[in-house]
Order: sequence, then structure tokens, then C-alpha cells
Amino acid sequence: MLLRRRGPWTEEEDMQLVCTVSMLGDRRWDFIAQVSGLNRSGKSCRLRWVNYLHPGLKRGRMSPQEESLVIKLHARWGNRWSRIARFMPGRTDNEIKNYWRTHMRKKAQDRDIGLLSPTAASPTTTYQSPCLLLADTSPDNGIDSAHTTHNNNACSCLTRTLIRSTHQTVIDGLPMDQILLKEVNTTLPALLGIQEPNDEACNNNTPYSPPTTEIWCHAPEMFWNMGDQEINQDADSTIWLW
DNA sequence: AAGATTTTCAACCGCTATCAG
DNA sequence: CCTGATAGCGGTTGAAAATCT
Repeated sequence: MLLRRRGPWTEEEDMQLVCTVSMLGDRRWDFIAQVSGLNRSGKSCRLRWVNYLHPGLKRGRMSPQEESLVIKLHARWGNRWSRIARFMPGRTDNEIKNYWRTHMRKKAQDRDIGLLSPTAASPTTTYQSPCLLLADTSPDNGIDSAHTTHNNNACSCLTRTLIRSTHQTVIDGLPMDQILLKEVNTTLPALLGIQEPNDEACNNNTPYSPPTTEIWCHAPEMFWNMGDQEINQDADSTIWLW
């Protein structure tokens, strides 16, 4: 039985996932896990994408506005984190959940022991503007810009072809999965600048820290979005909150 | 400076919902 | 309907980072 890799993701794994998702879209995670060459479960890939690699994610502290919004929404919906997250663009359910558990529990504790004076309850002043997870294309970022452009073009072209064909089940008598698999097998190694699936990298347990903005230098134009329509529809139906 | 303690948050687990065949 | 595959959700864990003593 195949033993799947677990634990922290490496930068190389992230790049593989980003490239694969950019080609195939953020659906069918088992298939993505399979064709990406990542020795990970589809579930793990999805989680990594949703909580960390998605281009629309904000990072950094919650703003006071966001903080009060979390409080409002939690008062209405309780621990329905994914629902709350829909009203906070760029924040994931996991992030909000973590935030609530740490900050709010602490505040509740403080209040319980009578330490929460009006001053102490005021929002933190160390808030920093959320940094968007976008590509840093400045010359000193260590990325070869020519290589980047080449990859973007190649990736975008393939992406458009694949997106179009993803809506069909069979092309030229081949099941869609086989066609996609073939395309990915030929294209992904080139995009990542590797010749063969890198076993060493798959076995490398060395984690890396913070968001890797360089990844987006290798990603194609974004064809995904945050499901804005659905968010807006939800927002419309509960506009009374504000 | 070093060890202990606390906080943070990425990742996993188990479960349910949904959908296609 | 039934079944299996897949997506998504909420709760939990544990390692790393930050803070305290």
C-alpha cells in the first residue's frame, strides 16, 4: 500500500500543487493529487490550497473591523466557520476558527476574572494591513523573469485548452482523465523546471516557513475566483447585519 | 542565556452532504 | 432507491514560534 506523505508542505510541493490546480482547476482533488506527482491525499491538497495557497487569501492580523464582524457573525451562526468565512473575503474558515479559539477564549477568560477594563478591551494597535499573496516580480526576488514569462505563457495556454475541454467527458475516444494526465505529465515537469518527478523532494521532510509569494511567479493568469457571486447573494440576503 | 510555558496556526481526522451512475 | 466517489465542514492535534521566568 502506498504510504502517503504527511506533515508540513515544502515549497516545491506548493509549486507543484499551484501549477496543477492552475491547469485543472480546484475540483477533483484526488485526481489533482494523483497527476501532480505529489504523494499526498486529495484531501490534503485541497486543504493546502484552500487554507494557504489560494491567491485571494489575506494574511496577517485581523483588523478591528474584521474582529467585530467575527463577533457579530458568530453571535448569529455560532461555530459555522465556513459560513462566517463567506462574509470575510480573504479569510478562511480555519483561520477564523483559530482566531476565535485563541483571541476570544482569552478575552472570555480575562472577562471572567475581571481583568477586562474598557482600555484592555480596545482593539490591538499593532494591526498591519493584510498582505495579499501576489507575485513579487521585482528583479531582486531571485526569480528569472524571462523564465517566469515563459512559464506563465505556457501555463496559460495549456490552462485555456484544458478548461475548455474539462467540460467534455471524452475527446477522441479517450477518457478526460487520461487526456489531462497526459498533458500534465508532459507539461508540469517543464513548468517546474524539473526533468522527472523528484523523489528526493517528496521524501524531504524539511518544512519551510511563510507564504511563498514566488510561487505565483510560476503560476498562470488566475482563472479562479473566490466564488464572489455566491458571497454576494448571501450578503444580499442578510444585509440586515450591517 | 537557557529552560519553561504559552500561543499560534497548519494540518489532520472523522463525519456528513451532495451528486453521478 | 442504492452505492461509491468527492467535497466540505467542524473539532482536534501538535510542532514551531513567541513570551515569560
